Amino acid sequence: MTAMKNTITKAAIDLFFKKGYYATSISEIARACGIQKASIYYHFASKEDLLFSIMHDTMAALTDYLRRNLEKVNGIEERMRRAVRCHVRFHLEHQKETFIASSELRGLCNRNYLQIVAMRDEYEEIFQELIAAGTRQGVFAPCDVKILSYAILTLCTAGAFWFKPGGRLTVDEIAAIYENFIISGLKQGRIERLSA
Amino acid sequence: MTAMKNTITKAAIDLFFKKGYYATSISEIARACGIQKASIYYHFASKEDLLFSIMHDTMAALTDYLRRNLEKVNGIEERMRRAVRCHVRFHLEHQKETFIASSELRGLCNRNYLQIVAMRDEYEEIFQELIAAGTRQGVFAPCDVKILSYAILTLCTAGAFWFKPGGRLTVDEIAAIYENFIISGLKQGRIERLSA
DNA sequence: GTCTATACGATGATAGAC
DNA sequence: GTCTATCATCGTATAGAC
Repeated sequence: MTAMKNTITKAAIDLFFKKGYYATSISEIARACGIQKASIYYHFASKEDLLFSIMHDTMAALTDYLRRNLEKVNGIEERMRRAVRCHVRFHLEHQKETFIASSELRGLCNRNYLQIVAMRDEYEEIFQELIAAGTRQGVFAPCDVKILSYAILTLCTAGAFWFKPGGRLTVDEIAAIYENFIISGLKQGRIERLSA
Repeated sequence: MTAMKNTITKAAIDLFFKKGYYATSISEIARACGIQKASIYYHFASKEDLLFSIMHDTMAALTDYLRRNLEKVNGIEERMRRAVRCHVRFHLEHQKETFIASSELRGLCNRNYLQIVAMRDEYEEIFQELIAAGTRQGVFAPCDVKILSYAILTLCTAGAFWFKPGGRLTVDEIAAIYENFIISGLKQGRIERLSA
């Protein structure tokens, strides 16, 4: 990625996050980069191409982050705890990108939409497999895997909507709260331990 | 509300839900009503006025629904269970309106934005008081009231994003799943009973 | 790679007849 | 209350010079 392409992407992330995709114009992005709006089209084929690029890279980085973190963790409860922590951390540490990725899907044409949704489904399946395995092993209570995976993911994703960096709680404190809340919900009484 | 004003509102709800506020044009709404776009402006001062009207009425109905349902319920756990059930039911049964109310806040000017946010805060406070009371009574585990109230509300609100009427699960089944999940998360081990 | 200039369409909103 | 006609503006995107 060239320096200017990177500058444009960063400016677009800031503006899409602050004003929304539709409300942000190409000329605003250009102004934020100190170039003319026509110059954007040298780097991106269209405004939607720019949005798609942001979403695609974010989803790829998110899935990669989770996969790498789960590699060496054993035991279903520890794996789920780690997964929740990763999900929350990534969403709060990349608040703008993840906010865009989860709220601007309607800005995509069908072809691009399907590709991002496929990446999201692939990510969600990691959580669904964790829930299913935990249920089989009796660590988690029997449940509707799909509904609970949506619940867990949207719960943590929502953090990216209200989180204010430098606020009352740190990312790790919020992650810990969610982690305990979710594990308790999944166990529904099968309590063995709570993390420190 | 006149018949035509009602027709316009319903058409706008359908379109804002399906395509989003920015992507929906006044002429589309007019076409769906079988009138000319200029006629819309006899009933609403502007496109934003139409959006604000939808959001305002939805928030008022939501809060009223919760308040009426809590009136005769005693005991903190039962009150929280009822509150969660109401929240989920209202969001799934008024899926389009609640989706709009929680995703199109950016379409409002500052004045209108503040008014809707104030209504939302008032609604959230009902949940925050329930959590705080439950914690004081030792029914729920000590926790961060604000974070958990956001968690509970966004968790259930998210249902309005993926729910498909006539799908695999009924509204009441989904509400029951959320209810047990949330109560377990709030208790974190203080298990007394699970609802049937 | 970035610029100036412009094509072209769509939008929200208003004026005034009926 | 609804219509036709129109305004003013702004949007994305392209052409072609440098």
